[in-house]
Amino acid sequence: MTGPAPEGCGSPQPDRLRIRADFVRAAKGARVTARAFALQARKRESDALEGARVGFTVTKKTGNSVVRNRIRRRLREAVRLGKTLPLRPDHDYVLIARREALSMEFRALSRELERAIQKLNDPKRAAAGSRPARPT
RNA sequence: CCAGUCGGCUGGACGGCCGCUCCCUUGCGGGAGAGGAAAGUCCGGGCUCCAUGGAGACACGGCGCCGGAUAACGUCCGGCGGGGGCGACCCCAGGGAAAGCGCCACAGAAAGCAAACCGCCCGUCCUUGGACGGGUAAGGGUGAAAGGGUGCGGUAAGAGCGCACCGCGGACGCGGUAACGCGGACGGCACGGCAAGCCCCGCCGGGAGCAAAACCGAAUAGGGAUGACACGAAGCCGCCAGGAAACUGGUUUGGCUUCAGGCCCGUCUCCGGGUCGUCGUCCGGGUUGGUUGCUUGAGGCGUUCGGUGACGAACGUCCCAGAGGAAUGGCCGUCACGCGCAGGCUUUCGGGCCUGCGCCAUACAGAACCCGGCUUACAGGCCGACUGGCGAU
Repeated sequence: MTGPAPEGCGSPQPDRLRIRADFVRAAKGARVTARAFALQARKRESDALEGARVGFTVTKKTGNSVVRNRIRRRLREAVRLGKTLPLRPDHDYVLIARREALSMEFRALSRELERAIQKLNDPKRAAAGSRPARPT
């Protein structure tokens, strides 16, 4: 049971997703692709937590460990700095990196992330059975 | 100055805003935070668990000139031998071929035990061609390799048959801890090569790894105790079912093996240990997850001493990442360096300098229990020692 949503919509920093089972579950949710990444999102059932959670996946295909680390850090920073991102507090998000996330300009990366989340929030796309409307 | 050999170091700096992990603190706040290879996971150890009861033999694997260093090594240091380079220096699968087996392709008459294809010489026959018998191994030819080489003597032709020098073997002597080096009586020459084919000799070695291992602990299966029942049982394969997996259950649906014992602990011997039916009840179990292991160590730095050196000793001083879908960063500014383009100046034609603009995780690359090595990757920069040229004094 979630408490009252924090006032002012200044969303708190999302938690990291760390457990394999969470990643597997999120993979069954809705999916949107961009040039630098693919984004998956799924509403959590039986929710004892509050606040959105975000995980990152960088596969070995994208490069060696130096490249993978850098990509993950850039994506993480884009999430952290994007305070106005319309993340839903009862959802889990997973960002799957692509190679372009390494060389793309950071501002463009942030824009892509915002657009991808908006797309997921669009009620027409919300096929996963989550009620889209959120007050404020 | 040019060319080269060897060794070592470095591999962005400063600042601003916003963050991450760990530690200290009641709190404000403060401190620390990737590499020389963190890489490949190729060797050697520490540590953990299992096995280890013992002993020996066998098997298997690794190493292989000598001496030293080291916790240890396949690493390092100093020598020796062989090969390459004008030289500094570099390279080496470098024990044993009279313990034994095996192999030596092609070519060649012949490839390891002595033989003879073309030849050469002598004798006999005969139509000067040639045939047969014998001697011989200098010459030709083949080959990676053909029973020493060159010269003289010698001879029917020849041959270590004889001699000289060289090569080879070599009792013994001297030097060296040793590998080995120097000398060498004597031997008329025999003992070809391959051990990276098997092998022999010497030395070393139990297995698996932090996803080790310990603790806390949802569900499923297993486990222990006890009671009842049963006496052919056990193991392997296959099939079916459950589980995310590890694994578990069923099998009169089938096949195979073993025997009153079977199977496992590398094999064998003596010997030891573990394990092996169904159902009920009770105890209890430990996978996902969490905590520990987790960073003070063959530790770093400095000085002195010993040693040719690898390295060792003493003293002083410091605490230096601990993540776990994995922190150590993101963005921006200035500068240095580099690269590209354009323009200008200069040149001993290799290049050098200046200005402007652009690019720039600056190269290779990211700790994952910890050490010692090896190997591989690496833009650019710096330092030292030495060698060979050319020039100047």
